Amino acid sequence: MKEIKLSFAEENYLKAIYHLSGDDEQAVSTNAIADTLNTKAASVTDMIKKLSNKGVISYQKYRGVKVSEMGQKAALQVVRKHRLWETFLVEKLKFNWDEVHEVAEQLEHIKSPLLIKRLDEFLGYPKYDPHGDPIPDEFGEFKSKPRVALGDCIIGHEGVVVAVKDASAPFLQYVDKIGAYIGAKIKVIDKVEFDSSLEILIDNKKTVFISKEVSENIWITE
Amino acid sequence: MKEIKLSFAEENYLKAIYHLSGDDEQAVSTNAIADTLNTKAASVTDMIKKLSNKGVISYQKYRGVKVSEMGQKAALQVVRKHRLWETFLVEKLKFNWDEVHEVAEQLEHIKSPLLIKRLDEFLGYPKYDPHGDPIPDEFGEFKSKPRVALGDCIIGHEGVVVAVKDASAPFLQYVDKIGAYIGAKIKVIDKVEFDSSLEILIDNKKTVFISKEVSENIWITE
DNA sequence: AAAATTTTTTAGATATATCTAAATTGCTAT
DNA sequence: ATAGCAATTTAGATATATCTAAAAAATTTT
Ligand SMILES: [Mn+2]
Ligand SMILES: [Mn+2]
Ligand SMILES: [Mn+2]
Ligand SMILES: [Mn+2]
Repeated sequence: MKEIKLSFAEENYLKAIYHLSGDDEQAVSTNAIADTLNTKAASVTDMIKKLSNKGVISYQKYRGVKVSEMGQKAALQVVRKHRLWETFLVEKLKFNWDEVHEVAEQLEHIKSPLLIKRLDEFLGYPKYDPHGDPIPDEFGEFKSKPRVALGDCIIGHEGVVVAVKDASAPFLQYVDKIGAYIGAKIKVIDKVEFDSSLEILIDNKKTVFISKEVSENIWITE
Repeated sequence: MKEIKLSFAEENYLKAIYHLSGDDEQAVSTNAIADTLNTKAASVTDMIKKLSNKGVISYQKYRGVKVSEMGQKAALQVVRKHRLWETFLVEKLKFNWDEVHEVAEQLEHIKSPLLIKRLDEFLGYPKYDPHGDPIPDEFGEFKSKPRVALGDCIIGHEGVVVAVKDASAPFLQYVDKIGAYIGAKIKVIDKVEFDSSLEILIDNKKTVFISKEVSENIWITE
């Protein structure tokens, strides 16, 4: 068993590829990676070759890449670190959930197994990060809560917000404003045929209209 | 006022130069820097030119370098981060004081003013790190406790350990073993003419003999 | 099935951070 | 004062990570 050592840039690419490949482990295209990481396709091709040589992805020219067994292990460790750090920032340092992503993007690359072990312990072995995303354990195991995007709910469906898909500051600030925090109770009141926007009731108090796009980025219990 | 952006490597060099220049702000030689950072003199010359162009050091060929006003500010911010993180690791994550240096060496480069502000707050604005070194505040201000190296004490001198000079794991483990932790009470019993080793009494309990080298790396109150 | 378009790769640069070996400068001891 | 040695710099490589522009392959449209 050879250990894989990855640079910051390599970890970022691998994580992006892992996220893009999704549950069905689709092959990921060069352009998709470039878009995610705000780099150019040519840079992606270069990096893809390096990652392929290290065995963390499989690559066929012009056919996109897939994450290998080993690559998934490595990607999940980066994801684990990212989410543990986000949890630390919110729980211990009182960051708002829209302020943590950029910093975690840096912290996730710190190399120290002991640090992560102790951080996990310090946080009480959290299972979900501030955005509702599951935190993989040291073996890469995790489970998501059963959930459905608001946009896919039928009228009358009622549930509790369990996660947000987009973790960008502008989106989270909007979610804050309407009060649809993780844990908020939501009922789908009406769906507008014209633009698929939704009318929802939040915490039995407030009725708001949300766009289709917003509705696709908030997950609630089934 | 132009803000200075430094890479990891640049921060490491600047910090090393700052430490090497000492209180008297001596010019620092190329070889001294290379030794400290385990690099080669040629690499140091290259980096020196970059740091000089950025205005954080002043450089005269063949004459060594001095840290500028701006450079000192920048160096102290890196030192501040290093020592705050070390404090965090010991106080919150239960690291031993001999386990923190390497990790802090990485964490000190994370760029986020908010993170450091909140970390400082979370730790209760500590004034000293686990090795007894003073933690600069956000303006770079700090004060060391009045102190004297054990090796410079006269026979009969009594004081409390306030800091250790060497922060390497082997040295700290030795200090642990003899029980000369920060805060331990120490009395100089005798000094051996032959090799300048010392006989000391620790916490009124235990008498141990320490080498000259060790005695130069432990500071106690005057 | 060809043509047009899009996607991907290659070729050739640039920037950072290192290194070894050779040249140069500075210091010291005769 | 100068010869010799030590310290430093320069020259020329290597490795990583990025880019633009051009070429090649795949896909889509006609
Ligand atoms: Mn990252
Ligand atoms: Mn998250
Ligand atoms: Mn460092
Ligand atoms: Mn320290």
